[in-house]
Amino acid sequence: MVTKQVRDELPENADLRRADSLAREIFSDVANKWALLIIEALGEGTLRFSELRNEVEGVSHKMLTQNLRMLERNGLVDRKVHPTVPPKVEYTLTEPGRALRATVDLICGWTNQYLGHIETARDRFDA
Amino acid sequence: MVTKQVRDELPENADLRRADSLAREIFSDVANKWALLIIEALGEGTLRFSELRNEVEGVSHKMLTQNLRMLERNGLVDRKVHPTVPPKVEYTLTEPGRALRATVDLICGWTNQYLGHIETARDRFDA
DNA sequence: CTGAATCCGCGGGGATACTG
DNA sequence: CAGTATCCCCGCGGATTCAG
Repeated sequence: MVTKQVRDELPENADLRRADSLAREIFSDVANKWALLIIEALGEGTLRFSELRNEVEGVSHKMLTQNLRMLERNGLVDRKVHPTVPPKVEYTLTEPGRALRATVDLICGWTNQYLGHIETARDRFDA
Repeated sequence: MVTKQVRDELPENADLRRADSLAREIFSDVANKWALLIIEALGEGTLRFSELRNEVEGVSHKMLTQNLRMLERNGLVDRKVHPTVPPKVEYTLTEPGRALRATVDLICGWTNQYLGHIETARDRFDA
């Protein structure tokens, strides 16, 4: 991911720009609340759709499927359908997914670490 | 941050629930595209409003101010106003902000590392 | 230059119903 | 149970304007 766009206009860097725009796309996919919460919820284990729905507080049916599709498309989660009745679908993080989860864990850790800090900052600001 | 809500109804855990809901709030604030891109753009340095606007590709005037206010409120960025004319405002990451940035760096690293992986996963899925 | 405020369109996202 | 489709509304977010 490149944040500065100094060398944007050079045609010989077309492939670089392509990779960069792809990176931005992936970043936009991944840097959203529900995606990260789902990844965090999956953890090391395997969860069914309905279990995820319970685990990820406040997520709607629609948002859950939507984000699961997206994560599956990007190869971050593995979707395993058991051809039973009633159907049973299990979701598991792939290797890239687990790698990302490690960083999500860090964000969660960060959140807890600075909870108090942030709360007082808010109080100060709101005054 | 607690992902499971097993012990939600016990009244003696009111403070835990409060901290948890606060954590979720912070997580929702922080886990969004623009906030993370702004944090990443600020890096170790100091940038003016207009510089940030250039640095963070595609961000609108409104989104930038909005997210900067939010980050300032949570104590992640420091806002320094120079009483000159025309006005000059500089934004810098605070210590908590820099700590978070470290994890954002990891996400960026992750993105680049799995770029190819993800691209092929997409191709496979779209077929 | 920075930023608040207003207007407004479009799409995110909830609720619901229906298939397999 | 899991997933898709439809409806529909609210609010995100862009464009623009005005102020300091």
